[in-house]
Amino acid sequence: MVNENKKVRVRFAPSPTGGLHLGGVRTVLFNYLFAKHHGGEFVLRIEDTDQSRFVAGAEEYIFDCLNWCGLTPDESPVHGGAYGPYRQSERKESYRKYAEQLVADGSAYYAFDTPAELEEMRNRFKTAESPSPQYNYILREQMRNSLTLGEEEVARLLSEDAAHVIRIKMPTDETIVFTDMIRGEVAFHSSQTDDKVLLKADGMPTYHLAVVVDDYLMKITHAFRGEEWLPSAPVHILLWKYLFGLDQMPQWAHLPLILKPDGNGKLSKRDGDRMGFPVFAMNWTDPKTTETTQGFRERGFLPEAFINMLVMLGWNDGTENEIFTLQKLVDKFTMERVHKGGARFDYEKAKWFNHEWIKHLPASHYQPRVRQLLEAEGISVPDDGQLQKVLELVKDRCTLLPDFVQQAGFFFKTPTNIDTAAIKPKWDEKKNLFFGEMMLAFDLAPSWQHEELERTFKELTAVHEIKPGELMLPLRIMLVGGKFGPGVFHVAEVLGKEETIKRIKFTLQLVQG
RNA sequence: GGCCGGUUCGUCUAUCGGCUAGGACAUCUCCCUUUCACGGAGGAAAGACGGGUUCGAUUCCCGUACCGGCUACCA
Repeated sequence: MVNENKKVRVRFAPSPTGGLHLGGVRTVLFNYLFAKHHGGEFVLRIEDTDQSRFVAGAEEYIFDCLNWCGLTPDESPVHGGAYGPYRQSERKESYRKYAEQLVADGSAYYAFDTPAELEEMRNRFKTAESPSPQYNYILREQMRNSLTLGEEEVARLLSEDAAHVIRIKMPTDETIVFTDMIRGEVAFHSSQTDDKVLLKADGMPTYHLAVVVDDYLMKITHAFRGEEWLPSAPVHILLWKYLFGLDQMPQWAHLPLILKPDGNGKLSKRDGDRMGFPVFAMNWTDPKTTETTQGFRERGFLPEAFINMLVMLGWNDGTENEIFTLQKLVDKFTMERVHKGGARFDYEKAKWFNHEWIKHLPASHYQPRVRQLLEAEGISVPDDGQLQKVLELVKDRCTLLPDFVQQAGFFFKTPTNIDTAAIKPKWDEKKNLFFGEMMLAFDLAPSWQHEELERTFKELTAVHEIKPGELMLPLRIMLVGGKFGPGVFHVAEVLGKEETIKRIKFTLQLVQG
């Protein structure tokens, strides 16, 4: 699959029109892993040939997402490189000559049909059996193009700058075959594909022309894209054949799609909104509507977990391992183990990956983000060391980063909302007495270690002839505020003597009152 | 409609002709834990269907069904 003589070069070519979708990130990932596995280069090219779909900030957003994921391009509009510019809008002038070359050698032609005429044609030929008539080898005979108009008329229109596009002239009867890295040999009949527009009336290339020209100019060796592109592959194959030669063509790989969790179709932003999970990598704010769509990052995912979860949607290393670092993935990734079939997205499993990563990583890794989360809730954390200790203590209980607010917040801010309802019904004077004495005993404790505190507590329960079980929950409520958190004596240890006693005293008053 | 692709537990998947079909998520039961988790043990749960090929098919071939993608001067 990999030609030893050629340096592997891959590209991700998004169009900057909005939030970066899960599937897009996975395409980046597979590109990146393949390139790095083979010691190659990963290029990011911006496909902004559709000026009507320009969205401010979308390009910068893509870079932020890749940056967050740790999938840094070797070449891009911001990273530079020897094959720039990396924005197709800035390469506009380079495409026309290839399109003209195709016209000159008879593989393409000028078409002067207006959008209205096109629509009229489609309506006229639309039938039940053929709901979407194609501008193909039959219909082009009835349209206004350089095949039907006669040389003089064409020359006149051209000299008058009449609006026109350049369309590929699909062969009437030819079988187009290529070998996909994932699917093996795939064949198409040329008559089934329409005469795609190559160069638009505004002079911009369509994706079809641009992808071929730029992949050639940028010396791309392997071209990965979503499966939705498979039907237009024959156009690209033909363009390669006409323009640069099939021996120059990159190896294609059409990646399986990421599907909706509940049934039919590829996963969309709508599904996330509908079912309450993110679809974009990071928050995306539509500049027109100012509406923000939450991303995986802001939902509290770790980038390590995010890419780990994504890579497992369509690839595995053949073992029962599911947790991989980026570096491990680079080592192990091969196209041979990429699946053909689409994978349903499962948010529960995605969360599981994040939970695993929170547990495995040292807390220092995500400490700054947790600090931000806490501070956003008005919980200030003066001491880094203390925060570190707390995070290690509670991380087993956190699936998403915001879970730390509940699990760690009470260590730094005395709980005000205390679940006294959980203890009040069984409260009595004996317990009152017990806690009164326990505060004294704690105050005199020789050391403030959880073992010591637990021993002191147990001894006192024996003296008072109360089962420890009846007092553990009240103590927890006093220190934590609710029925959650690490072992209650561990909590006391971290809280320190003064704060522990203060909280006991406070709740005691609440319960008595 | 046409073309192309896909099809193993509910979900993600292992299996490259020998299978008592393995793992993970989710789910259920139990243990651990005088909270919530973590952890541990166990249960239930799958080869779309029909034909071939073969000593033997989940695996190879062909049909059918179902699902998906595409069918724009969007990518």
